[in-house]
Amino acid sequence: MRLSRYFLPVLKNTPAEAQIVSHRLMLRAGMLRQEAAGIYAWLPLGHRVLRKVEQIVREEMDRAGAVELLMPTLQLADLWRESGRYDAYGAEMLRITDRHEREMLYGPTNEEMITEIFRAYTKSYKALPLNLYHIQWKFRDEQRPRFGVMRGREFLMKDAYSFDIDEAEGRKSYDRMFVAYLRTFSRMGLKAIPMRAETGPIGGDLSHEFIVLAQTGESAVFLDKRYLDLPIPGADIDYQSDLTPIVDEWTHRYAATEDVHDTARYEAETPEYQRITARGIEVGQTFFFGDKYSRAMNASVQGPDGAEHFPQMGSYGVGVSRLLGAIIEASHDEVGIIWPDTVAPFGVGIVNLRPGDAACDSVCESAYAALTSAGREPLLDDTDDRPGGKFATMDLIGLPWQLIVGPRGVAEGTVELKRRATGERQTLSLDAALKAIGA
RNA sequence: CGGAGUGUGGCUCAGUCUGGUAGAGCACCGCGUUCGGGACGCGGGGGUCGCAGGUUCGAAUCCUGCCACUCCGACCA
Repeated sequence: MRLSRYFLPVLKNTPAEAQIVSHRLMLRAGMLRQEAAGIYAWLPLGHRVLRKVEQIVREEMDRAGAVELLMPTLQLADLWRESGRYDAYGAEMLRITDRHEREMLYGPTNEEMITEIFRAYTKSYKALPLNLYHIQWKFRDEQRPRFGVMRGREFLMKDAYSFDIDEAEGRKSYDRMFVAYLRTFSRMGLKAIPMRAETGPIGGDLSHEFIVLAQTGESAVFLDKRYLDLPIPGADIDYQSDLTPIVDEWTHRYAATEDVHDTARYEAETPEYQRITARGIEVGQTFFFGDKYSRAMNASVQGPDGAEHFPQMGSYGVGVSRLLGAIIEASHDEVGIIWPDTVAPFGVGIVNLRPGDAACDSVCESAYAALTSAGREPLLDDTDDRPGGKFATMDLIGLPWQLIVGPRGVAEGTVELKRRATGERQTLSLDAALKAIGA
């Protein structure tokens, strides 16, 4: 992409409404535009990152055996009356009436609809286990939206729903999602720790919130420091194998949010020098809730014994749009964002310090072509801004690499390569620089 | 939902107390000089001062009502 043809409205001033660093940086970097309280337009740069985060979530869900579909944002109220949640949900649900006076709602979640789809087609235990997911916009009419995309009213969420014949099988489905979440967040450069959460109606310990430690997090958390250094399962993990050792490793020590915090237990289980009290951002959560919805909505399958069984269900959410805020909270400095390579909107920024200078233009075009064909997604700054402004923009939007092309270096056959994360710069030949970036 | 604020050009803000021709910086357009970490000169475009009523010879400014947004708290399957 050429910056002169792109749409990147960066701001020098920080908009007054932004209180936390991720919100400020997203506005300043031209990623986001607020249209109403808690409702945002995703500008091109923000949209690119959103898509990359979404794709990582999708790949890890697919790897774990979940199957993607797409449900609508609007749902019929009658569906929610089947589970009893239409009246129970309260003011957070955005209710709409269509031209025929039918009551509808903008979905805050999809347990009812997925159960309706499941029961329409699935009659046999042989179809289980089944895990269906989608990545779709949700709306929850928060009383007080804040912190940009961290707590918006409209937000992009991945929600998966598992169906199993019995509780033991349901536990295996839960564990697959648990491991998939470890991998998902790790790939985005985040340390997300699963923490004990309020359990569903079935009790037990089958609910976890995955929390990224950050000073601006909304909840206080208490955990054993040793969680921070645990290994993440590799891409070759066998989801058909017994995953309980991994889940046990990630759950046997203390980690809890303040809602369920038990000081006595914390101090008994965790040596003082291993305790961390911090704040955290919830980026995902897993629930196992048994037959709550399958029974209420009469979604049964016939088992090997010939009897009708209500499938054991779980639901698994990831706040896709919130993740952008969490990533920035975890990875920025005083001048801008520092994107992890895996989610960066562009792989490298090429800075032409003297557009119109034949030699500079030529080197930039060569680099642009080579990086494009290598799939490194370059963003070429071919504008006539001042050099200082170009550097500031590149640092603000946080691309992993900057390739700086100026008349001084070009005369000597060199360019400058800068790594955003470390600030390290080296002067190299163009070929050596391209090789270092991976082109 | 309780409490507290703020609405003036794309952004940050002054002007409101004490009514009298709407301002600054940044951004934007033109010309020129510049050019390796947010340049400079000259010229220029852009605002029903959140909305509606009221008071007044005259309202961004005073009064009433409404709306939007922000912050603190409560809430957050």
